[in-house]
Amino acid sequence: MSDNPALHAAASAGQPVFPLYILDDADAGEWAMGQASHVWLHQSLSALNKDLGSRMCFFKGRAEKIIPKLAASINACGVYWNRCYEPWRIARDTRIKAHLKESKCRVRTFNGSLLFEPQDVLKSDGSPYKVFTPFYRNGCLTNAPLPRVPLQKPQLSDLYSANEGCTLAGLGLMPRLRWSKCIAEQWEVGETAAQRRLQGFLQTGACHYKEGRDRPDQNYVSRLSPHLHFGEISPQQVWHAARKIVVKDNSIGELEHFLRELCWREFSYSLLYHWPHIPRENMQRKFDRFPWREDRLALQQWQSGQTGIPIVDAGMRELWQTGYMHNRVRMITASFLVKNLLLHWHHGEDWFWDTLVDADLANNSASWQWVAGCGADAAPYFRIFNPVTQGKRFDPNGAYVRRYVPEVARLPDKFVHCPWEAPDEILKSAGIALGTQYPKPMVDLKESRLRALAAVKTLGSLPTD
DNA sequence: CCTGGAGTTGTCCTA
DNA sequence: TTAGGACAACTCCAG
Repeated sequence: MSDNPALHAAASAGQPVFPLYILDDADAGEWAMGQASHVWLHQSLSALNKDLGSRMCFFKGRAEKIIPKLAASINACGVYWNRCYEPWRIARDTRIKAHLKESKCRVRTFNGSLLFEPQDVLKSDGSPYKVFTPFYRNGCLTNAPLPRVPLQKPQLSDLYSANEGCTLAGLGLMPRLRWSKCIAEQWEVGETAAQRRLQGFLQTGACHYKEGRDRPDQNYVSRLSPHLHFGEISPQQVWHAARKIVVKDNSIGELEHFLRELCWREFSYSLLYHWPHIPRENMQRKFDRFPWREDRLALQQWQSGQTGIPIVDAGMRELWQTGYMHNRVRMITASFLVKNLLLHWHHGEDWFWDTLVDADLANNSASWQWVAGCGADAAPYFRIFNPVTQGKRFDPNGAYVRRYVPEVARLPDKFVHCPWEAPDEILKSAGIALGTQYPKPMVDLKESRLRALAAVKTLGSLPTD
């Protein structure tokens, strides 16, 4: 409710406000919201509705049908919303706008979810950035206007009452799966919870962020991504709260890295806006001939956390159990799928889309392209993560792996990331039977690394776009 | 137009 | 044990 520019403007218009949520995935195609998103959205709407005195109205269906009809039937003098950036939503909202304007209804849209809107961060020749660092340094920090100061929670004394639409339950967002209940229990959802998390992060995690953000075994990341995605907190609120700490404690070093991460989100949105096909098409077209393998079983092993590589399995199980995965581990698991298993990044993208509570088209697409190496400013191809090295470096005591892969929990630190290297008697005393109760590694890491290097070599280096 | 420097996130081998 | 270089060659971007 706070820093929500559309709501703020509606409340300032001097008329009763009719708060509306429409679940509309009609044009989303394969990017209709995933299961984990549904779970979060349900909780989030529930919290918001509570804050609004249970006066929200819910609809399911095509917004471009519902909004004009509703606006006419209640004789609305204005319609307000915060802009979305998914290609089909841009198209839909443009149609709604045109339709409403025809009927003389006032329409105003706002930036409610980005620090910098994609059309505002461009190179001096007017074209969009493809590389993060200049986007960040020159585009965001130097040339773009400063992120606006967050708006206060509006006075909503006069809410319009109408018996329209359906109940929240009527949206059908909570399937009666045990899984969705489990996910819901992991999180506190809603604006208040988001603010609490931000404050908690700024007080504890932020001062160790530079190094701490890479440690899945510790609690140094903000975990704000789902709150940001669903608009429970705005990046402006996060940005200004962090800047305040920077000024107060003179600690630009650690927080600088956090602000950078916020701008990575902006960069993803910019890429999606200017290259709307990135959810499916390689930005570097030469990757269209990449020799991906087809292997359903291998994909299932990856999805279910049964690869035999503890850090990969821990990540995939964390995802399944909590709807979230630590960022460092996202990179490791993604790299493993794409490089070691040579499975198409679309498979990983689809799985993350369905299981992450922070599933976000811009971030998901841009990040998978980056990992796969087909993105705009992709890493050099020879950067292939070794999951064992990564595990030892970023989960040095194996606490993370032990939490999610109890099969290896009793191994000494030295072997917890590579149980297949442990001598038989150590395996035995740790109660592990490799190949039965915990799998042997599904690929040889060294071999599969060489195979990935060879695969990229086949692309040659000539045509890039 | 040309030019030079730089580019999220690494790994492996060698001295 | 640790530090440094190789791993290629490309595109992007600012001046």
